[in-house]
Amino acid sequence: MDAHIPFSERLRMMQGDQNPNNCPVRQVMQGIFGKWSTLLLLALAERPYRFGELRRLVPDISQRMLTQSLRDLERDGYIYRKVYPTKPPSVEYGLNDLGKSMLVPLHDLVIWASDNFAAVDSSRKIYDAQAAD
Amino acid sequence: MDAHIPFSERLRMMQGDQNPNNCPVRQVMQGIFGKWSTLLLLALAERPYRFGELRRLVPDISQRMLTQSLRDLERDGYIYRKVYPTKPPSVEYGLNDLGKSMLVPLHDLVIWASDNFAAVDSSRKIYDAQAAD
DNA sequence: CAGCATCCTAACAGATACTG
DNA sequence: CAGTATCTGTTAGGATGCTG
Repeated sequence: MDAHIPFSERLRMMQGDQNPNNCPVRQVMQGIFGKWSTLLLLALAERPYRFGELRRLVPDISQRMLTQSLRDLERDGYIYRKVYPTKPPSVEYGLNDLGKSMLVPLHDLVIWASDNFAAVDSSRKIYDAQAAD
Repeated sequence: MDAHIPFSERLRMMQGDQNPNNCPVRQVMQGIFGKWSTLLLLALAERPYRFGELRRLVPDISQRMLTQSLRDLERDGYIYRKVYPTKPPSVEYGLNDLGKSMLVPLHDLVIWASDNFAAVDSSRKIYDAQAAD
């Protein structure tokens, strides 16, 4: 809750104790930063969706990756999975409280990205042009 | 600047126009979410560091990945690279204004992660235990 | 000191076909 | 409808040796 821990302290926390790979903060960040995770969380922020609806919302995701990404998000506790035993079956995905709370800072980062992508893009172009010399 | 664009609108912005892979917001997010990027940005948030210092700060990064990650962050405009023509040479890395501004929302997300990793970890354990049935 | 080049492995991710 | 299974290609990442 204390936002005023200095960066160096946060960094030390991210190193883990003995094995840095065991650092829990890094592991959480990895889960959020997957290729599709952010996109799916944003979609579910609006309302729960069914599997097929999510496929249509994110047309360039493969069925395999959609299943796997949803499983991972469910495993981390960000979303729930609710099966309706109809025929044919329908499955609904939606945000848990943990997911809703995480989405607050994540959304701020997305806002930053959409406000600043032009600066990043122009920086890349300049860098690449100089590298071509 | 407007933080009140609905999620669905943000989502549509993240789809890109024709080719979703070209979506600039996604590309910015990918750059921030690399395995080492966040760690390095947090380190540089405190003060500029030299190459060897960064290696010691993040002991589990390989030389190859440190070089590559720093290049990527430089290319995106988050950090600068300043070479001092001494013998032997020394190279200093530090945050640009763009990096400093990006670090504000990124830091909030790191704070969330360090406040909530216990909940994520316990969710994973429960999920894995049920999957073992 | 701060790297680059090379080789190699493992994780990530797409395409396709099939199922309760 | 909502998946699973399998195969394959691509990229991320580590280990090692060498250099201005």
